[in-house]
Amino acid sequence: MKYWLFKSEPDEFSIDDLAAKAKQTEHWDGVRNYQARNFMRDEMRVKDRAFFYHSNCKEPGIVGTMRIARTAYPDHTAFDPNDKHFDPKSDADAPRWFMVDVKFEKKFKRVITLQELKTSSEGELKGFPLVRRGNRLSVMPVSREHWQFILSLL
DNA sequence: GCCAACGTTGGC
DNA sequence: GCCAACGTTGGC
Repeated sequence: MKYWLFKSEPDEFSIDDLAAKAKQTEHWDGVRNYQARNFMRDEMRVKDRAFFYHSNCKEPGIVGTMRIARTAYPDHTAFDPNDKHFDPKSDADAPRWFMVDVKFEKKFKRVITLQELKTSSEGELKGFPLVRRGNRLSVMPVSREHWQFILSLL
């Protein structure tokens, strides 16, 4: 089993939004970065675990956990000219972008802030992309050791 | 294939 | 709202 982290701007889609969905499950659309896509398309498996990270907000940080509920399939929002994430180079015959389904698991009682995580960037979390300066990956792998260390902060 | 220009991300 | 860092685009 693998571990992941997904970023989302809470103004767009928060962990509470996910928890409020039918079956507490939603597709993770809008990823338009090749590295992130490859993780989703090639490596994610049902039941893999993932952190939900709130970005671009007052208190950026990890707010809870999810499970992968469905392996990758084409991101239909790329086909829709009216969608914010429309990509004319992607169509149903040759989809360029993919998404997985995620299922809400747990919301933490407190946010594990980016600031807090950064204090371990040269220690327990060395090599974790999230705490690397200038990191822009919206979907990234988390090692088993990093996953467990982060949970131990709660 | 290089690299400057541009657009986007995301912390602050 | 600013701006540094990064990915993508396109001219050459």
